[in-house]
Amino acid sequence: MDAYESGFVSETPQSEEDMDVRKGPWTEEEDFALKAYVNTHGEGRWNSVARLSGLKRSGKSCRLRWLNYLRPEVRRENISPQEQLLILQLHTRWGNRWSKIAQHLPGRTDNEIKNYWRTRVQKQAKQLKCDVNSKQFRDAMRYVWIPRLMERICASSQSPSAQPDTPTNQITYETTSGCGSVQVDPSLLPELSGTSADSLYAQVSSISDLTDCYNPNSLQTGSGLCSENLGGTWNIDGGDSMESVWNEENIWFLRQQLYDDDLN
DNA sequence: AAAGTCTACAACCGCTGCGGC
DNA sequence: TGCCGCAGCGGTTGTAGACTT
Repeated sequence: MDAYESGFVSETPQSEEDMDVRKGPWTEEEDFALKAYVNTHGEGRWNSVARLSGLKRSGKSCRLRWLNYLRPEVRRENISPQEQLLILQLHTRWGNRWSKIAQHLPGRTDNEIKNYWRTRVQKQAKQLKCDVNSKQFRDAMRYVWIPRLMERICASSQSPSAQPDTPTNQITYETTSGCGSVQVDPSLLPELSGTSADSLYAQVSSISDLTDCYNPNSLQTGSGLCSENLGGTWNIDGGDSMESVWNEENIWFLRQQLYDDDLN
């Protein structure tokens, strides 16, 4: 019987209390007890929560369970293309600072974003046989994935006129589907470097069927990709539901916050 | 239908920073 | 100033369910 099945782990206990610390999946009863306690006493002082609520869990475990699962604000839906785009943008800016990224995605937890990155984004890097932090992969993200996401966002909205005014530091991306345009952070657009575009083209082409739709010479306008042919290799999944919460206006608001953050 | 493999996600662990003493 | 406890963060692991063979 393993630790999860038993619910207890018998690592050399340091004290009487340690012998009682429960691990593994939370039960409904535990969730209920934790919710009740937090609703009455509020968040914080997690070690006290663990002690006073009667839960045989560590303070850390209580905190994690509350923040990642029980909090009423936590959203359980799939990550939308808008959110995916934001995650990619924010990760380009901040790297693996998941909590900082999560601050800009209401209802999403750092754990969820981290999991998304590891399971979906790193999977793509693996398929490209390059490191997720490599220039090749970053370029692939810029040239292939982000344009593809923008196509999807655009296709789902189909209302370019509904977008707020373009901030001066944004660039209009004309989509290939002819459905209008999407604004994008210029730092994420191709660097107009023929060399990197060419090498990326070679690499992506070697593992996928992008040849017909990828034109490096068109990268300057961001219109060199034919998104229809990308699905086979670039799985922009997890966003089948288009939540109204993530409308264009909210995306713009969050982006504006990012620029403010950079200034501070 | 069963076995094997893959994927998504919940949860744990170790480390770091911060505040109080 | 150093120590201690706590909260928070990011990396990693384990497991259940989905999918494939």
